[in-house]
Amino acid sequence: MHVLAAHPGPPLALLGGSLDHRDSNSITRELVVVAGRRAMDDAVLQIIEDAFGLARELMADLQATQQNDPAYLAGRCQRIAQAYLAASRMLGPHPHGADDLSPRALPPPHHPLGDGGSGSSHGHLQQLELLRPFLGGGGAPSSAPFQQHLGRLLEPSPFNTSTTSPDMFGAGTSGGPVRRQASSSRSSPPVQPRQHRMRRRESGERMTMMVPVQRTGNTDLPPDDGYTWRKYGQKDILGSRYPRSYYRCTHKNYYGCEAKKKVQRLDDDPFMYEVTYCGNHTCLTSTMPLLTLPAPTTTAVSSAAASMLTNSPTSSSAAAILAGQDLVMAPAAEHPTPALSTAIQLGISWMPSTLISPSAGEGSSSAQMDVPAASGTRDTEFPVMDLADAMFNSGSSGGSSMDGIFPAHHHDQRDS
DNA sequence: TAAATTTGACCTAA
DNA sequence: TTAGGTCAAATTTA
Repeated sequence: MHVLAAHPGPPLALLGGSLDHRDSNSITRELVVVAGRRAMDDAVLQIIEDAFGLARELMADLQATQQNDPAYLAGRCQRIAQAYLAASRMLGPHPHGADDLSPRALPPPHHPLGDGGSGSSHGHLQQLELLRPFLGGGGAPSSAPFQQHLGRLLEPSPFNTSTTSPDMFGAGTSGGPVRRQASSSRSSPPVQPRQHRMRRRESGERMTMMVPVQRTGNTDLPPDDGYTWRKYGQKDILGSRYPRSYYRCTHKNYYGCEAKKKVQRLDDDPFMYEVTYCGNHTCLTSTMPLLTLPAPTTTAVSSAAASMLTNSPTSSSAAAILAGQDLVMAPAAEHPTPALSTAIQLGISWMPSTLISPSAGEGSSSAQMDVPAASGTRDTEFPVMDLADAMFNSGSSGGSSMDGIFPAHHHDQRDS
């Protein structure tokens, strides 16, 4: 069984081979101290470039040697991921110093298969369903042009991306209005009796993810998860510096989609969001078949890894996830069956190590997820490649795309 | 005008 | 009793 876990960090081979014995954080610290703030961008660029080089190196090795030992591949991938991670940490809005560059306090490792340890493929599918937004966005999850990302990476400055809406928690919402300044002269609404009230604290499945902030210019954005969300509330949480935002699926009114999510910045790590998904999207089940996959070869796996790591580190939520986590792929020895025996397993394996399911101890553990039947018509030759590709092509979640999916109705009745 | 966000009030589980 | 979750009017934006 594949296990992703936070880990203290094994020796790394960053920035070429000369620094193998040091971890990414010490490297980062050194870079900050030596180069100074003014040279920060150069340092980060250098790290990214080196990570990119490592990825290319891996890809070349894979093609040349047909190396397919999972442990070996995991190690290589991990080094690359750590390099990106180092860059990611340096890109925080205000890295005050070494403390900020220390490893993040990650949630305790959580077995992605939840409680009971059943490890059934059903559990995998449930996890995949919850994470689908991060794997492929709301649209067709695959066939995204890898070369496009490569080209993007090679653009002059990956940090000069255009500034988009500054709405902090607008991830996945469709081009909504920009966050306002201090609220205008809104008079307090008259108090009216409510007709009917919701029952709260749903006991349904939940999935909490730690998602790193995406930086766009000077703006921090949570990653676009591919769905369209509508914010319906914000709440100050006791003991938290940052408010929690509440979103529901934009298409709740069309299809009764009950998907919701809560987004909150972490107190101790403002560069991470805790995103809690509640319920699953029923609005997309007919258009988003899950992968039905044959057992991939490790070559396919390797290609996927290479593909993932060759794509732009700054261009997607998946990259953000990658950059924000300590990725650990359990060595093959832990797996009685071939480590990467199914694409589903692979998908889980590439998910963030911080994926946690707080209700696991209660036995619910997202057991109620309704996973749509897979169509089985998707590309099956390189399914893992598709998965990786999808991760790096987390679709833009513009409302227009959703409208394309749901063109029929266009009246947003408020919830009653 | 439609659709989204903001935000104070309300409801309810703990 | 209270903190968290939701409602819905007001407001903003495209």
